[in-house]
Amino acid sequence: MNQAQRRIHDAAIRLFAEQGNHRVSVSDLAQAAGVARGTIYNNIETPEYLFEQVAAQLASEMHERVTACDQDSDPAHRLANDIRFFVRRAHEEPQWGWFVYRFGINNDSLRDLLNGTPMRAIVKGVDRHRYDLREDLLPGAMAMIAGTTLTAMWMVLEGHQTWREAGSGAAELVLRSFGIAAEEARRLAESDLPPLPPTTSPDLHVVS
Amino acid sequence: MNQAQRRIHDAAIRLFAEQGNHRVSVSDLAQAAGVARGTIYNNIETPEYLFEQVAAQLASEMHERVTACDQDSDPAHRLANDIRFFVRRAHEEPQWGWFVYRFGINNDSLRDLLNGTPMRAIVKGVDRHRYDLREDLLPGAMAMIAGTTLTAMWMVLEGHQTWREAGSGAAELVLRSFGIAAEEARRLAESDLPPLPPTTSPDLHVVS
DNA sequence: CTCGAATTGTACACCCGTGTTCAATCGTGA
DNA sequence: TCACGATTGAACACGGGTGTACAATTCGAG
Repeated sequence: MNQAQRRIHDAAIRLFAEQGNHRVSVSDLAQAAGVARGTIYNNIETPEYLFEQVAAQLASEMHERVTACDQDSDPAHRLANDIRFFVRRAHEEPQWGWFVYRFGINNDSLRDLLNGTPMRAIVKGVDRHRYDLREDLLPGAMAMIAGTTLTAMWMVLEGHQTWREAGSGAAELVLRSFGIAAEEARRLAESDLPPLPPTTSPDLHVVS
Repeated sequence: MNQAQRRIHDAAIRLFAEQGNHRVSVSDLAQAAGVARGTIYNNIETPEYLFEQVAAQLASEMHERVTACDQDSDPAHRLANDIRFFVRRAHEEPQWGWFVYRFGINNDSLRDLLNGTPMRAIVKGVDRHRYDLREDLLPGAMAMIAGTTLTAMWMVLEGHQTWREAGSGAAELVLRSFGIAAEEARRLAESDLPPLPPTTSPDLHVVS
């Protein structure tokens, strides 16, 4: 991925996030990327698939970084951190946050990211009897995490809460719903949050 | 609202829900409504505001019916029912469900619906010390309910769970996160769900 | 410095949706 | 049955986006 492609890519994320629409005119995209219109056609296969590609790449990058950071052996703690990674990043990179927030509901790649990332922490926690959670609640629990994470990101993006409040609050509520005692849930959700490791693949870098 | 307007309105909901896009061409809309293109311009102010109007009307109708059904004096029970009303209706009227699911995140009217409807049940429950919920968790709790409801609707719309499973599961998890004991949460979330009363305003009727 | 590749900006034909017009037709109440 | 209002469907000009082409220019590796 050369520099022009990266600029186009970044501009696409920005436009998608700002106007909340899958469709972006090639002219707008070129202008936002600071590039001539013809360059767009030289550097992307087709504008039609641009959104999917951007979403998939963004999901892949986040997934890699989050899973790279799972040295914590307590699944509950890892689950809390997973949620908070998303919320903190929405604060640090708002256009990233808006993109995930706006399209996380409808896009497959992003939904897989939101569902799949915490999934390990759930099943491992269930295996170890870390949670008080019946088998039949598992699918709903997964969905709840995705929904709670997205809305917590929204609170931050809109400025209604700080990322610490929203992230810790969301994590704490999720843990409590899984049967973790209130005090422990709070402690886990408010612990220091490690930085997300940088991505190893340079193609997946996202400029803020 | 005459018959043509209602047909256009219903067709708009269907198209919006199916293709997940705010923009619908007048030709498509006319065809979906089984009406000539010119008739569209005679019956709506402008296609530009159609989406907002449809969303606002739909939100208003649902809000009215849900709040009309709050004779239950236990806020926790009412909260569980509120969530389940949405999930059940997503099952009964899938195009209604897809519309709310797809746009509930981004549209103000729908977000107000998802946030505002259960809000009373929360604040009243907090006032009565029904929940074990710190003050600072309230904003996140509201957001969590909206997100959990939407994702539970998705589970139903996609056929991954029945509306009973998804609705009761979501309600149970929410109540547990609010400090309701697991057994009681389950009982409240699995109780018989009363039917939604029909809307009083004929303009707000939605054809399935 | 030089050469080749990429980028630039403009031009062009094409398609699609828009918003409007209008005569013909329909249908419903009187 | 009649009359009037609404609906129909075709036509039209217009704007904007698309995809392609191409000469001029810029850029970067050697």
